[in-house]
Amino acid sequence: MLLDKLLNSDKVMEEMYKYPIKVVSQMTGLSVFVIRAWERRYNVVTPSRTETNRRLYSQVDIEKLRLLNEAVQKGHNISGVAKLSIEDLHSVLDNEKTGPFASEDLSLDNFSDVTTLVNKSIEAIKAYDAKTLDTVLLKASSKMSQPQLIENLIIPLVYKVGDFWHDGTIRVANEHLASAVIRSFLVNLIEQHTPSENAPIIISATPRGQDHELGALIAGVTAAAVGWKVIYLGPNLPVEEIAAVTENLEAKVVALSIVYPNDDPQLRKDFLNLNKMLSKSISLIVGGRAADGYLDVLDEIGAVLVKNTKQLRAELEALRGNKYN
Amino acid sequence: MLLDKLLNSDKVMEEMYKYPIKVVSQMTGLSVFVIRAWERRYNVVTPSRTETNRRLYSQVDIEKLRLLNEAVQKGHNISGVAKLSIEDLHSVLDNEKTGPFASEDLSLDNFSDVTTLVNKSIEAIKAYDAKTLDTVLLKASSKMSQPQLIENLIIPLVYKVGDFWHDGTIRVANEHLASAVIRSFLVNLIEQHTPSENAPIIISATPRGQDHELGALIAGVTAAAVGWKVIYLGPNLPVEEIAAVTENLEAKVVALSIVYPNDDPQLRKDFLNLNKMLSKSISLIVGGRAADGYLDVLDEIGAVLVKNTKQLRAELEALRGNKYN
DNA sequence: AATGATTTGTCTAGTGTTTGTCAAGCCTTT
DNA sequence: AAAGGCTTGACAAACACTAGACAAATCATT
Repeated sequence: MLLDKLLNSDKVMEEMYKYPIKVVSQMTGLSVFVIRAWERRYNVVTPSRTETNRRLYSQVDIEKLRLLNEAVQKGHNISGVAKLSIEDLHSVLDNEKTGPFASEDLSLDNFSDVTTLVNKSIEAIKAYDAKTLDTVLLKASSKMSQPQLIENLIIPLVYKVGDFWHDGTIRVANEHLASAVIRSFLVNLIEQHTPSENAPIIISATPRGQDHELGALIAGVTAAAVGWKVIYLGPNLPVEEIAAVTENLEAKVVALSIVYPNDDPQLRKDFLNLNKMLSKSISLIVGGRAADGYLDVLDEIGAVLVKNTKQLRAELEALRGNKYN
Repeated sequence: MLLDKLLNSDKVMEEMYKYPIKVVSQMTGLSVFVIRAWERRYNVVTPSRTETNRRLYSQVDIEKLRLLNEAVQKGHNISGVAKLSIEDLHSVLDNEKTGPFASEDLSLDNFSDVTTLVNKSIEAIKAYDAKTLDTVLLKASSKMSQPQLIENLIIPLVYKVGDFWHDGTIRVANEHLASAVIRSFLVNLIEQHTPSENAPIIISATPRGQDHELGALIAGVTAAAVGWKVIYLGPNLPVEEIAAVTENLEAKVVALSIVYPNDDPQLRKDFLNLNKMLSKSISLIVGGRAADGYLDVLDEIGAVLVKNTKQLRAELEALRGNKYN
């Protein structure tokens, strides 16, 4: 079952959705003119094309454009940074934040594949070695694109920790430590993004009774990566609160993660309540292991159930498109 | 060691990215006019050029400019320090740090900032602006010492958020968001420390029923700052788990934070249980708002109650001293 | 203490480069 | 038919470059 998930998420990457230029413009905050100019003058990306010659950008292209934009905002000239790889861009931008030479130690290490990274992480967790775990995650984040990081490392890791926890291979304490580190890492990931001025807002949280926040965090990271402005509210939040914030900030989407009890009657009520409190124009997206259990209610209130981050990305994409076309 | 890195990174990367003058200006705090003037008059650096004659600065150049600026800020005149090498500059500046100017420098920053920083943080929290909150904390952490950061910013901030939460000035959602960011920030702080090989180990957590983990995190940061190796296990952990980890890693100290109910009979039992499970040589330190409520039990099991981080630091110093002298 | 010389950050003028923006003309999608 | 994507070519604003100027501050000498 675990293996299944790993393989699955691999396939997902191959057939990844590609984005038209307008969407990329909104996601990166760059105008379509600039995107085309950068391609023409510096070949910063080489998007594939449709049969009718329209540009189609991959997640990686978008990631690069985003980073380039960030670099340019910071004062670099595009002609200078254009030829840098994604990793180089990361280290250049990191340098700015933490001073020079901070990322030096990281570059030396091996070009390990994903399974090795997961195993290294598990080892660190077993040894209560938070620092190493954090380092592994950080290294990984500079070596792969964000969707890859989430799909191939974070999610498998979380599942593996969950499985080991259930079958007693690791202790509750290990799981807690891992959660603390991963949580902190994901919060950082979300905050590293600088959404463009007119980016739509998404609220991410788990409702009352739901203590597992990793799902909500992953949703947050995913949304941030495709250009949304993410307000992450953490776990165990009364729906009244969620509704209030949503209205207050005029958010377009509320994303909730449901992990454990798949038959909580209180949660059923909460969903209905939330629906009443939210304006019609606001979309509710629900994900997580136990979300299936509430399918009837979710249907009733017109919420969308997503099974993985790819679906979430697609859903966000659709919502954004509708608003602007 | 820094020199090592400088030379290394220069040699290894023949074709490293170089920074344009605008970015260098931002990174060093020098105006572009000054940067050019210093080059023209004293040849402080000799940046390479593009084909069109624009300056390109290496990391080394930037480091030198930064140090020169620091020296000038401290009262040296540029004509005097211009010809110094990076190593010379370091030793000059190191002398100053322990000298008369050090304290003045610190107090200057602190003065103006602390209350402003707390207020800025509160504003960000009210606006659900996690990113700004994080930025404020990060900037603060680079401008003051860690004890100061904890005592003067983090703790007041946490209390203020708590107060505002109680009196309804902010929403539960604000509090959650603030917790998520502060938590993540503190976890990072802990992990930034590299304890020495033979550093004594401290376990930090909150026992079952205690959901507020900030106290435990603050304890962790404090311990890490005074050289302990911190294993942070997060909130709501059964005492059996805590005991198991402690024995497993041969930790010297267990630190627990108790925040809310000050009369939980289950927690009383847990304390007694924990005491039974731990070897005599292991010290138990308890802190937090509600710790007072369990004074009798804590006395009975020989636990130490600390009221603030200063006491915690003192306690840790004492314990460490005993073990090594 | 006054005077003159030096130091140093800031700025202007004139020139060349970089870069975001756009128009024209054509094609595709809806 | 309207909207939007494609390419090519053009343009103006922003920016970096040099050389030289200027004024405030600092230092040295009478």
